[in-house]
Amino acid sequence: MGIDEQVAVIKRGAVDLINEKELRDKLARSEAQKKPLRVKLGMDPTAPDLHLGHTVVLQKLKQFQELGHVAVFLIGDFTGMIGDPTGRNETRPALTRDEIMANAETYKKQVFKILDPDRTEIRYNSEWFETITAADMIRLCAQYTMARIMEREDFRNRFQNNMPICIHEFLYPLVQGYDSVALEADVELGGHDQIFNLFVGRDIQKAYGQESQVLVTVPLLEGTDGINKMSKSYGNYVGIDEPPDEMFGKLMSISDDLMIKYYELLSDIPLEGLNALKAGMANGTVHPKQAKVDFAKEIITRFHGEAAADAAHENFEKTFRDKGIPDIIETWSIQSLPPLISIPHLLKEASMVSTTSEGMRMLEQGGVSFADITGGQFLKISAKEMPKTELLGKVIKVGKRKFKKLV
RNA sequence: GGAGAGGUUCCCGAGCGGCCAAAGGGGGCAGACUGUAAAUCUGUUGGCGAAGCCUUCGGUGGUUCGAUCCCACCCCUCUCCA
Repeated sequence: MGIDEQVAVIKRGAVDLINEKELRDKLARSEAQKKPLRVKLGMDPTAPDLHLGHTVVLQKLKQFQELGHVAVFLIGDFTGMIGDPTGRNETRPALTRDEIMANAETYKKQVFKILDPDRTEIRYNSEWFETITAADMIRLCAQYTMARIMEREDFRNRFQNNMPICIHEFLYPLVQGYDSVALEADVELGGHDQIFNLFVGRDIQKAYGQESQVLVTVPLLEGTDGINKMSKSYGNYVGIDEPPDEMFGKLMSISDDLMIKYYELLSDIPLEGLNALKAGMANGTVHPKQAKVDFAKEIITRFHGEAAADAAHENFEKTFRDKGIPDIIETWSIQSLPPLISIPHLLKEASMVSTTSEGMRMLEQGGVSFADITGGQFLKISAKEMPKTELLGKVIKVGKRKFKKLV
């Protein structure tokens, strides 16, 4: 593929490209020497599950692979012990070695749902940091100044707000930068919030006598709450390993505005299709719910296949639109319980709520109901206790989405 | 090392001897409305076989009939000085 075309692919959907001329030079040289570019993407194995937010940048990496370059997927098992303070107003808790290794394994499995394994080099930054000496570390620190580190927004904010910052947190960008040296990265990818760390990488490479990497960042995907960036710690994520029904439910509960953003960042539909969709919603010919259904199915198809996507859709409509009973429900035996069953206790036993107090609240607020397995409407339960005979064989529901069949 | 400010429930933040399981906001959960939309409104938000009882306000001791609140020591954070 020609250089202009490659650059066009790389720029699509990207926020930053630092900078285009260097990228063109690297691409030209790569082609002349028949040597693919090394494209680095680093992730800290902090949360073991990848979610749609991660897939934005992974798709970008995949595009590089498709252009014939080498994806270098770096698992930050060493940096995980520091914890990236990006965008945080507090120090991250350090992970233990065991947690990191377990998470790293899960990462590997999941990234290959997107990346081509044959063109991916998986590396760990403990490879070089485990053997580094204190003197080496000091040399690394000598390459950067406090003033420049403090340019970073989150450090500056914390400093100005009299919040604690630990010294090791300053090390994070330097260490990440040194990864680029060790990997001889030509390009580094990241979310837009990583831009500071990525820039440090350029400087560190120069300091160690290498050519600076080109930076490409992608937009941050907002979580399902539409406020914070998608992240496991905010609980606003859609994991790529989640069951189809879960994915469907989560994607359907996002706002229409957010759906448009998701389309832009995650969907594979061509640009014209997206524009037609927006126009359709504006003039009323496309119902937003239908657009959302299509989107949810596209994403679920990507990770679970088309049949699973169709099934999830059908189940969703049955459960929520028709207020019916989902296809698959777990059963819970109440055989050993006394004839008169305390509802809050039952809910706790069946782990539909976490405490009996919560069960009590659910009951008081009208969040508990039951129905015949054969169908029919759900009836609210208001009594604290119910006879076993009345509950046997029924489906009990807590809130909107928790169901159990009592046998 | 010296001087000062502070550590409260998931988060922020009030309380400063009994009326405190602790105001207010955020977030969460539930209900209404809907497209399980979003927004909005209402309720709720330590635990308990729930009357009442038990455990919480950085830690440990102490004063008191009684302590989140007073005292002592300790730990941690921030500010200024050196």
